[in-house]
Amino acid sequence: MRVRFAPSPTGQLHVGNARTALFNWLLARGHDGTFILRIEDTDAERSTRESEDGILEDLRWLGLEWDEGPDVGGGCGPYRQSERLHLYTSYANELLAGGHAYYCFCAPQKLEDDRRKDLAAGRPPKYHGTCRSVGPDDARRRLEAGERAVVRFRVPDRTEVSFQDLVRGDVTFSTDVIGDFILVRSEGRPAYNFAVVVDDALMDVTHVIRGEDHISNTPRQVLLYRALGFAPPRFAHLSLVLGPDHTPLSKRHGATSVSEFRERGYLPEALTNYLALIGWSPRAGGGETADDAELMPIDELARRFALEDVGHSAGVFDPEKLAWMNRHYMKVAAPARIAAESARYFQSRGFVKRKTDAALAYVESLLPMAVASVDRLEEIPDRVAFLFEYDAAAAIERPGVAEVLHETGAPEVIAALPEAIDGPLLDRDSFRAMAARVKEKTGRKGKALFHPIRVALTGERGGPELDLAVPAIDRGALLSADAGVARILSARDRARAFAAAVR
RNA sequence: GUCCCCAUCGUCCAGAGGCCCAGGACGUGGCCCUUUCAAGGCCAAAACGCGGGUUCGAAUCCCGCUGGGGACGCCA
Repeated sequence: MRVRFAPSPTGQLHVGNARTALFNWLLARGHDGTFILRIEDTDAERSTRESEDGILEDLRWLGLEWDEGPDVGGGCGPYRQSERLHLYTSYANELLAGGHAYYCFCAPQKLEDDRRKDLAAGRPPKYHGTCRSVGPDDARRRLEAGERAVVRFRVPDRTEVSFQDLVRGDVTFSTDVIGDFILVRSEGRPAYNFAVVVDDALMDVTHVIRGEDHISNTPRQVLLYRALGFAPPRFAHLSLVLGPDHTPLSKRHGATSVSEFRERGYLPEALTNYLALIGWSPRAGGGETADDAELMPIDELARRFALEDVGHSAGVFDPEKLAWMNRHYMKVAAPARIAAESARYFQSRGFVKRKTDAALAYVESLLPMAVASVDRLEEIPDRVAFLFEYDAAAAIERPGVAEVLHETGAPEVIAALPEAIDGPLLDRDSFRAMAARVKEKTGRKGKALFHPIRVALTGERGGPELDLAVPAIDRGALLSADAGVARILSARDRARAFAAAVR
């Protein structure tokens, strides 16, 4: 089995395309097949090397490694269409010689007018066949005279073209709605339908798995396979991924490109697991995970993936469910990895200056406080921001705090606070110890006073719970010149600032 | 407009004629846990688009309608 993913490098890798790539990859990996990456860059204007690099990077990040491709080579290269131009030319000549194709000299303006007329008359807009009757000799003369021409495929009249779609079953089109489409553009580059067929045939692709938007191209391609004398591959058309409003997923719906998800702190395994479940569900009894479980490692997805189990209807992309999966994978991932991945967000908040081992270890030690209550890596620094910055004035203003400050004995308690606190964090135990010491000193105690103050000291209401396992921190070492950590506030630091601000 | 594809809770899926007064997951609501927010646990509400057939029996098969999507480029 040989499958391929064939993006055109005209922008970022979209989650919809990523899902197509994933399904191809899953099928190949589950069947000991070959996954080919081919770059469809015949549109010289819109294709860029940056896009290509970006797409490759995104696929790698997702873990969808390819066996053959532009960077790794393979037995059927080159894997960039712009480097295969000679092949298309030679097959175009073959088609021309066999009468399956002909030169068309129609001006773009005429074509446009024809299309408009068809539309207005309620006919399927298709090429009128004006140049079908231009003979080869005539064509050669006009070409030599400098006329511009495209090569068109001669679509047989009134013919039914059908193919077995692996997800949809029998699909039939009549050639009545298919005009003579362009094989080679006037500047000599192949058009999509032609290039894919030549490449898929030459690369021995056995299964073409792609988006449903290509289903109406399939009859044209089937016709081409026949004319070229190639055996067509098996086709499978995947339903599309839509936004919440049932329109094709686009920027309007928020993040849609793989790189955006990476930027915002999603884990690749969350994205692939989620994407796999749009339009597919594992058959019961097929795997080691419980039948109704949805969280599955990618290798199990590959083992259980089957085209027969792919659904027929379009799916809506649900960011909430993705977030849930991401939370799950953040919790089960190795802490050191999460620390390494989230360090950049600490850097952009200014909490960490450099990703030193010490800084990474410190970030890792903070993870238990944050990781369970956050959707994305990007949100982690926020949850522990109280360790790095403290706004005493704002703390005093906080609801519940201001009132309590006027209670009798409050000033004494607050003044006693800095001395009563020890340890770097105001966790549950140190809070209790603090309360006990304050009581000793001032004779004051009680939830009513302490709790709001504790909240004011630890951060905002709704801040992270601190009584989790937080490893002891060697502040001295961390704050030394080359540790990379910008600063660390201890509970005592905050209590001092708070007391000072109250005064 | 023409052609093609599709149609189960708000969303993603299960359901391949009786197992279904429809099952799971996300989300939502409630309760529990918790001196805060989350997380976690438990419970609940929530769907077979409509109309005709076929059949003893239809979410499941057939037809029509409606609705949604896609395609009709010298884009891919």
